[in-house]
Amino acid sequence: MPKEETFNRIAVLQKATEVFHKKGYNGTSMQDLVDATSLNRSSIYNSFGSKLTMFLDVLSYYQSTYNDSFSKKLAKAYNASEAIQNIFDLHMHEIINDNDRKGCMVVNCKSEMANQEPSIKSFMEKNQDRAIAMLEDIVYKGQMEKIFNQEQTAGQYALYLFSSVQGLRMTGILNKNEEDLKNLIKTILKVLY
Amino acid sequence: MPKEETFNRIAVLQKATEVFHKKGYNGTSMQDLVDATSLNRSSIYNSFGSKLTMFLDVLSYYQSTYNDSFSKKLAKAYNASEAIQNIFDLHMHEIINDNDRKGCMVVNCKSEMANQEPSIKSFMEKNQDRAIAMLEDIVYKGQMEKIFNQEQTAGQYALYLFSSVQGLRMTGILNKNEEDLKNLIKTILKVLY
DNA sequence: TCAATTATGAAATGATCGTTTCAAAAGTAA
DNA sequence: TTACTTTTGAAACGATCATTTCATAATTGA
Repeated sequence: MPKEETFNRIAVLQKATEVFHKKGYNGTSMQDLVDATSLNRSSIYNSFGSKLTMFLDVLSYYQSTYNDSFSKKLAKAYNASEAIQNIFDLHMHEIINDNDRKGCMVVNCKSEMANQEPSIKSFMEKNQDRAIAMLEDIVYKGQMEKIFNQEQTAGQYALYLFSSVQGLRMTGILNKNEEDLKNLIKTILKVLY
Repeated sequence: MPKEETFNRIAVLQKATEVFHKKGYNGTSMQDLVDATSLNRSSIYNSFGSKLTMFLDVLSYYQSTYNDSFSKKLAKAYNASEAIQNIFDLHMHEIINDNDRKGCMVVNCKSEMANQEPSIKSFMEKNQDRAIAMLEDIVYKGQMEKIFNQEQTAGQYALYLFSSVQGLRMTGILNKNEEDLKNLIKTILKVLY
């Protein structure tokens, strides 16, 4: 039987995520990753394949931590209205605590690579499908409960909310005023009622 | 008196814009720019300073072409409602015709560099100020004409619209369905009425 | 203890990075 | 034409890029 990895894979992914998030894919060098993870070059290649495949691992890891946060937030919601509000509160929290103005890594990556790298494009399409399905589900429930209006279909509102979150994250890169952002979210959500 | 530049500066900026827009700043090499512009390396450095300063020139050029389009669109508008609609139509047109899925270069650049490069951060702050001032002006007029409601201030709606445009451009990278996008814009603008 | 297998460390790979150098070419004003 | 100034072309700069190589260390099951 072989020798096993001595490093903590999750800890390494966290460190790598920090670097990729801060500098972007093209702005991050293998040396940056070696420095951040304290792993040897050959260990990185041996365990993660290449810079791109490691980045895809990082993206999935980043996404999964988001999904966990979402699940917790949604579990706490009593109705569709709270569920949507909780999602935006979570993004708001991310923006306020993002002192480096890095923005959302998924949004950044879509902007940087979706038109260049097929594997990233595919990731982003799946990400959009999942996000919109989740939003559509919540909106639909809200419409059934008569909390949200039915001027548009749940699917149409889901795309609107998906688009709004991306806008919010882009806006949050340079605008950290909590009151402005709260009001922005309030305006975004008003159309649902 | 010195010898003058033999190349067409605007044509060179256009070519450079294409490359930077497609590949992003970090994804673009000096060799890419040499190939695209058919200029010699030394001519580029002599006339544009460095990769970064050339990129800033490109950004300004890209922005100015947008401003020209905006001016034309706004001049044709009979009222605030049409003015806002025209702005979104212009972005819609950009999205539909963006076959390479490059997105908006200003949005991409903000995502890639605003947290890394002070000169870019400054550019983006000014860009936001100008965009919001323009939007606020239109919304305010619309409110005075009783076309838009006054549930929020013109400034608040301006930030909302600014954020929505960024979201629209991010969404438009992967979603080119014209009907979906038209509906998205309709939903975005509904809150104003 | 002994093979078998894999992770690891250090160095090197060729390619490409942004930038510089400098002589030659070219345009201008006198 | 002459003197001056700047652009241009080609080559080279050192640094860094992502990746590979390979000997060594480490860990396993037997």
